[in-house]
Amino acid sequence: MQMNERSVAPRMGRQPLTTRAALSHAALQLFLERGFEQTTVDDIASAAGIGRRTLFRYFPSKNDLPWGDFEAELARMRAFLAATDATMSVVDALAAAVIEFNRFPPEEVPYHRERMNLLLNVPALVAHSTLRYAEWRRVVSDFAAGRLGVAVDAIEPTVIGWVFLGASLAAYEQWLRTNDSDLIELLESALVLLREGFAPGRSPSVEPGGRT
Amino acid sequence: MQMNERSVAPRMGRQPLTTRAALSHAALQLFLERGFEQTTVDDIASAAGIGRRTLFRYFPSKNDLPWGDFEAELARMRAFLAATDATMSVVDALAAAVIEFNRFPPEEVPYHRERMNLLLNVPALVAHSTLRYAEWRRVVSDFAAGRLGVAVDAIEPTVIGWVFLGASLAAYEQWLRTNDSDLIELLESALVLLREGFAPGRSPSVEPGGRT
DNA sequence: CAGACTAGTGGCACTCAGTGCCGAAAAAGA
DNA sequence: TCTTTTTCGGCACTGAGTGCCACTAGTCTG
Repeated sequence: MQMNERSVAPRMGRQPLTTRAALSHAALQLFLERGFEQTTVDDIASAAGIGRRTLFRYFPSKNDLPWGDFEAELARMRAFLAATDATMSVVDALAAAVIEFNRFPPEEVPYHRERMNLLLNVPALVAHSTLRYAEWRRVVSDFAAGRLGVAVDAIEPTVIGWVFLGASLAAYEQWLRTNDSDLIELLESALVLLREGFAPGRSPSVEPGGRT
Repeated sequence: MQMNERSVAPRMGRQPLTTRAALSHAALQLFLERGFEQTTVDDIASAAGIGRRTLFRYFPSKNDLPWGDFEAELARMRAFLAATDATMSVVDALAAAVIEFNRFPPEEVPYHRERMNLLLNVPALVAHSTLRYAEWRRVVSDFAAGRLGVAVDAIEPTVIGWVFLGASLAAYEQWLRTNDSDLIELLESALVLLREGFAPGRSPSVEPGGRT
């Protein structure tokens, strides 16, 4: 077989000049320096040493650049969910997956933070993010539907998708607002609110006058 | 005082040629006929008999046209919430407000349905909607924070905002998928899932193998 | 090695959304 | 009539995104 020798250039045709990751990184750099709106696609392309036309072959829009390879992240999450114990409750499994999905090596945390700061604050990116979140919700509701034995478009999987997304984003917003908080802890407390906070009489935190 | 005589033209300067409502309606008409992407802003402007430049004074973007006067809707909801009995639980009050917010006179239902069909299916509109939803969530979390006596940016009001939005949109998605369903009923069942479905051991619907 | 084949590149021209500028139009008031 | 106020809309410009197409840099075959 000796494929190793060809691993550098295993296929025909011209080699790509760059990668999605490199472009995403270069773009993020510029967005942080000058701001998202102040950076044109031309700026990014020339910073990365490629043509503007080429950039649009790597990413369908300027808005997609900060997301990098989100599809791969989703695949990771899907795999994690598929591997959970089938006797685990759907909510437990999803809670574990959400935590896992958002765990990053410590050295990447500051980078991730700046990225999420852009995604959750720049209006154009906030808007565009919805499309990515829809794919994320799809992973969640596909899993829920499978485990519950109902159709994906039934109301339970749909609500579950929305509600887990909501809890995750609430935790992210909280994380970005504070300086030294731990994302995982915030996710856990948001998920606790989901599981216990909305049942009447279970938690005083959502009763009038209540406190945490 | 006799302001009545001037009610037709109570202020100085040239009279507006049209209204936000009329433009929103004209645009929606075209979007339904040819599709959102296939309709240019020029098309809408000339259909409404105004200049393109003028249209952008009524609406900040093409994406805003289908929303009409959403700010007024939000004000209605805020007023409803403010008028709720202070002894009512936050979740009860919000559930009632969500139902009220989405009640429409029967003759407007088909129109509302087509409008929501666009908003929830055209990618550009789906993305843009996020910004409107953020304002909606703000109304919810402002109310929750006030009643709970916590800061608006605490985690509980944030999660509550997200989760009620999620439940509402799940109901909408369900409504649009089926032909003869009742939006209010769907909202109610989504809210039931919120309140009872996520507490362990309370509902079999989110346990493995469970059904509805 | 020449030519065929394949895949990535990027220039050019175009469409369309959105904006700044500014003069014209339409109303009210003195 | 002249001034003030407000809306209108043309013009020109920026910037994202797309279709087209020739070019480049590789591999493969004879």
